[in-house]
Amino acid sequence: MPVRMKDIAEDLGVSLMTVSKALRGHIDISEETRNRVLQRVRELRYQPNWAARSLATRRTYIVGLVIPDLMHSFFAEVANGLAKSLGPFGYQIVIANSNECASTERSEIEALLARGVDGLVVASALRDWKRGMPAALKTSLAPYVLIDRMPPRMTVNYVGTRDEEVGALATGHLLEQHCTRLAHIRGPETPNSLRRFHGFRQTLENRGRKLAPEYVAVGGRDDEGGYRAMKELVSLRRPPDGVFCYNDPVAAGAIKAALEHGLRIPQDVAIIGAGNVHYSDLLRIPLSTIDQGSSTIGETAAKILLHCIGKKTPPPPQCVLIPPRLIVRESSCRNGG
Amino acid sequence: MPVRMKDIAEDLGVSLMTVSKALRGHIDISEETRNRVLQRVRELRYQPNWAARSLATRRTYIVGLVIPDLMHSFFAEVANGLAKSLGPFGYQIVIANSNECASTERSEIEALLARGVDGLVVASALRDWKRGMPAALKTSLAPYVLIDRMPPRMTVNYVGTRDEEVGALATGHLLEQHCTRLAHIRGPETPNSLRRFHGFRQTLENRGRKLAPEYVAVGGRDDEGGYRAMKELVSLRRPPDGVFCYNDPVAAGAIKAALEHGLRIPQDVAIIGAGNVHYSDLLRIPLSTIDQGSSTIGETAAKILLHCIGKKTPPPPQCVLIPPRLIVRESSCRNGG
DNA sequence: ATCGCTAAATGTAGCGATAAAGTCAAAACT
DNA sequence: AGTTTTGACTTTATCGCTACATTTAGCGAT
Repeated sequence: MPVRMKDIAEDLGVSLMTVSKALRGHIDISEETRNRVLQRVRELRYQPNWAARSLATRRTYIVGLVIPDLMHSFFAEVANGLAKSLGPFGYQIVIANSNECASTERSEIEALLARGVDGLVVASALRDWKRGMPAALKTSLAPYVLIDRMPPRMTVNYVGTRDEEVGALATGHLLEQHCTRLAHIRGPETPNSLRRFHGFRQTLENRGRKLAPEYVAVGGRDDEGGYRAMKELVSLRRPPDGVFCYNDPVAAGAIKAALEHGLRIPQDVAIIGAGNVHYSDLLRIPLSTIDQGSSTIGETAAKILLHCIGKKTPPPPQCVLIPPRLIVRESSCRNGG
Repeated sequence: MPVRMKDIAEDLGVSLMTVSKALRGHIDISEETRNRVLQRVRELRYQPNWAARSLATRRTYIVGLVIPDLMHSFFAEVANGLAKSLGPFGYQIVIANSNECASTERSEIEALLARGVDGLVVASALRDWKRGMPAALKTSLAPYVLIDRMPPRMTVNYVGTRDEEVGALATGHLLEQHCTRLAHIRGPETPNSLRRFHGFRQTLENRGRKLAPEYVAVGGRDDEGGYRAMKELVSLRRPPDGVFCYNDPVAAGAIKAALEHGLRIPQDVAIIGAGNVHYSDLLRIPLSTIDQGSSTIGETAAKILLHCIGKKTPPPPQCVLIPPRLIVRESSCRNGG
């Protein structure tokens, strides 16, 4: 039903190949013929059939994005950055949600590969990517970039955040706010989380502070975990007066717990998160945070993919770490500074 | 490089068609042969080539979702609902972001159609869908479902919320909280927004209250608009003691403004939003809201699409309105009741 | 006239599947 | 016995496009 190249060719009395080449900017078509073709293409609103083109070229101009949670605004921002950078090159993006589940992730990746995506961007829910990664990904030639979740010392394309620096930045800031009893609410058992923790510990050490073990609580990824962890912290004999939380949802939960306990923020306890989710300044207390440059992560992943796609031999893996930025809001801003 | 049907066929000494049919459950293949095929398919991890299949069948098993803003958790939830319902049928979803811009929306839709999507779900940024809708959509046979943004009295597939009821529910709730001076912060000039406003007005009228015109402020879609609108309201000689906001972001902005003005929420002014965005209870004051059933919207759109796809003659357009639900949190909960 | 060369177009084979029609033996009727 | 039916495959013809090879025409140099 829709217009085909053949129609245009017959219409113009030229061969199908002439149309094909004219459309794709080949040089061996005269200016005049090309214009006639383009003219008619516009008139008839011709659109190339992607299935056919893909079949012939083995390129789909589709990139897959696999994330653990669309609802988390961090990933939505990454998706935006990716789409914005890839769009101008004619790529479209298929988003697949793994729901933080390894086997769903695997099957989503397999489905995407079966679609013939030209590349993949994956925020993996796997503990150990090297061992758990879908075999199909090894077989396939499709390049992929891991994001956010740091694979332990591996040679793959990776874009993430300098997590030690996230911890260091947050901790340094809390110290400057004259906090004396610094606590940390840890994330899950992932490299990223450990690195943030490490940055926290290291910074304390560098400044000659020592860290009491009861000042480290386990919060996980979300606000509920943060809430529970903070409940523990505030019930200590000497509760902390500054808390660095693994991420913003955890921090939001922590704030809730602190307020319930009758503490004032930031006077009694300063709180800082990480991630700069877009609603951070709508929270009960506008949340100080460390920005991870989510959309930069998407853009960088796009850049790496574009660089890999179509190369016969894959370029050496790149590992890009985006420098984090401190964003000071009310939740950590004590006595004017 | 990847395994093809032909490989499996030669491997087994049968014809390619036998493999094709065996895989797709045709009846004229013996149980024994089918099993041999399936066995080998599994061993070789064969995956059908979608480009080829699509070319032959004119079905892509891709559905396009066009939304104005991925960052808005309402749309992320819709996307989840859609993906969850469509996944089991083998569909994948391409998400396109129109950034609330009519011409971007048009070109995204055209690109999606050129891809040969089997169907579309669109939350349109257009004022007037009937006049502004991409011509390509009329030409194409691809069924589509509009969501969220109500097209003014039209015969297309549409899934949305009973907006009058959103307004009525919120307003009724505020009245029950013994608010006496009710205000509304309006959304943009869209049918949805007008309907919510209408529900608000109607409910007041039904209860014999009259509405002072200065109690209606224009807030738009986001927290900044809500902030500005609330600034106006609180500076009135007799500021309102109950405010129904077009949506949750607007309400969040309104809360900020109210707090800055030294008002207590909900004691001095009760606030309720709409949309139940997932961070609603992390806000400064956990926000009462009207849930629009975002993921139900996605699921319903999926159902309608599935019903249309593949039909030679399009079924009559369906219009489904999801009933909203009141969710009471702290921001509107006065004197215990 | 012949040759080589370039510019501009055309032809031929697929790409990997499916739809639809064709084959052919064995089973089932009349 | 003769004809039809059925079950289980196989063959052929696309689907709409591109890669690669080939042709054709026009030109100047020999």
